[in-house]
Amino acid sequence: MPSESEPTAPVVLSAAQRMAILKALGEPRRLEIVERLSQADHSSACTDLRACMPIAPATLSHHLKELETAGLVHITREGKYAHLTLRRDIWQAFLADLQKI
Amino acid sequence: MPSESEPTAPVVLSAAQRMAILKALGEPRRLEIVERLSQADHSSACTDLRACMPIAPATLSHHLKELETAGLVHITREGKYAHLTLRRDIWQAFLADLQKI
DNA sequence: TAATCAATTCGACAGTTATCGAAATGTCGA
DNA sequence: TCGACATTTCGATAACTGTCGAATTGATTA
Repeated sequence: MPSESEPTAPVVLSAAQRMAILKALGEPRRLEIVERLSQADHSSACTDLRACMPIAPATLSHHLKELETAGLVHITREGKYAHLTLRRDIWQAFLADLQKI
Repeated sequence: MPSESEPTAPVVLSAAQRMAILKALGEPRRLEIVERLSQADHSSACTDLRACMPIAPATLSHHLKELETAGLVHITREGKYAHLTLRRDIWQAFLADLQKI
């Protein structure tokens, strides 16, 4: 039974998911979002991101959905805010996947 | 003076080139081209690629130009054929760049 | 309750891009 | 020289996508 207490579980990506991640990263603002989430040690909200980058709420929401669908970003809705975190296990699996090429 | 006798020269990618590579890889056929070139130990021709994947010559030429522009693929024209090789130094620099995120 | 705020959804638009047929270019062999 | 071949270029089209205003939803606060 998988548990979130294992920080680096052996995640395996499908070819489709790898492609979805590559597509997601191939857009400047989405890459910037991933970079910012990676550098943050706590979860961020949409407002935090919008304070750093000029982007309309609708556009940010669109990009976050893409990143969530690709599996790179985890979104927890709580009250008014969305808690955004980078799924580091997926990110590491993605990097490991690229190395094998 | 840089020389090709150094297999792992310290290549540094600009943010623009990193994005160009990500965009280039975010297309299934281009990723497959990169994978095939990576696995090949000698240079490949367009015909070799077309023997493995169903793609019109014009489409292949288009994708190769994208990969060349991104800096990932080196193309040498010689007679009838194009010699295609993966630029492994750029590829490694790209991977190293992603790790830093 | 009313106003404010965070975030999402909807709809539309503009720009980009993947695709390929047809034609062109250049090369090699018969 | 002539025909076959590898590759590129051109032009057109369909599909995709990034963008954002406006409206909506849901939650907090005054």
